[in-house]
Amino acid sequence: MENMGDWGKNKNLVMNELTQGKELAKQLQIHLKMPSSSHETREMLIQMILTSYEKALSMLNCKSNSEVEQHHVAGIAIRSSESPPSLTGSPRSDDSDRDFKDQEHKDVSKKRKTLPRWTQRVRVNPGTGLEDPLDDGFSWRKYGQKCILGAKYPRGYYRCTHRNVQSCWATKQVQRSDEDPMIFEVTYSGSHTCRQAPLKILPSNQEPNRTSIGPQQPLQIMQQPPPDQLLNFQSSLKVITEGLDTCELSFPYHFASTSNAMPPENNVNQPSINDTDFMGSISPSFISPSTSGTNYFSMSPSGINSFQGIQNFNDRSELAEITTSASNSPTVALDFPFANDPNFTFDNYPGFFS
DNA sequence: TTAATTTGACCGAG
DNA sequence: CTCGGTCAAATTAA
Repeated sequence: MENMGDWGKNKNLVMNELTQGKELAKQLQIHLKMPSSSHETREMLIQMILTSYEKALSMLNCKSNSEVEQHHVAGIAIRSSESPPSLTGSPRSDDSDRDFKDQEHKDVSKKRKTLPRWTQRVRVNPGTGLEDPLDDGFSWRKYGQKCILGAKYPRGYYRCTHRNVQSCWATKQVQRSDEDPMIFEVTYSGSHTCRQAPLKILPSNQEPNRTSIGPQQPLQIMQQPPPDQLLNFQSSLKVITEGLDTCELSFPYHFASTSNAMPPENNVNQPSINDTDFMGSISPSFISPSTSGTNYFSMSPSGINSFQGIQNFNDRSELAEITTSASNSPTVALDFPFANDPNFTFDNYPGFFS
């Protein structure tokens, strides 16, 4: 707080950089739609965007770590104090538990607002007998299903299997599309803070038994992807952001920062939502071992090759396609908490930048 | 047996 | 009030 003056100035600079980055991203978007646009131009725009965000991030990095982390710790502390009763999933019924529960409710709903959300459309090819294409590499546990007004199909609610054990608050909703039942809209929210079993490179004869994730190891992108790989990946993710209507600030920026912005002591056990986790939570959609498919991201080959498992993903395109195409149709609605917040500061969203 | 799913009840937001 | 999201007991699967 005493540093507010410093930080205030810094914030302006950061905002400037981010704004600039945003503009550049817009331009890039335009260029991407223009067949006449040259590769060099695009590359240059990307570079400029990167530079912008790296600057911004280094500014943030100077200042914000401690504060942000405190937010995390506070959030987690509350949670961990209430999770023990439910460790085994056993029902809670006392009045005292009730209090806890209420508290939890408030906390969770508060939390929920700060969780990043994004939607993907996943297409399932008919003929695979695949009803539910949604093995995205993480283990999810269904906790509800609801009929949604105006929707033909019910919406399924899933949370991370490791929620109780590892306080992993990632959730997703799966909604089958009315128009095209082969399309599922998957809305992810929150990041996986759980320690998923490390990505196992499956043997070549590995068969798409994707109906059940089961005890299988979900794949988790490596904890600390090298920076340049992140950058590549970043550019590949760019397309997602085009689905934004109100919000332009999104993943890629985030990714670019991660590797150098992350303090090494930030391990997964300490349930802070951090870049890496965020990575982990979206990446499976790209590299899912089971619902892999044609995708419409502009994956740069180098980026692809940087990630174990993505090659695998590349090879098998028969199951599903991730139709996160964007441009005009906002198939991917990135719904970030700060999307509509003109007063957005990173401090307000500790889970996002760490 | 444990773990996951189903499904009606419950709750908060609007 | 309605609606969407979550809880949790009952049920099913492994």
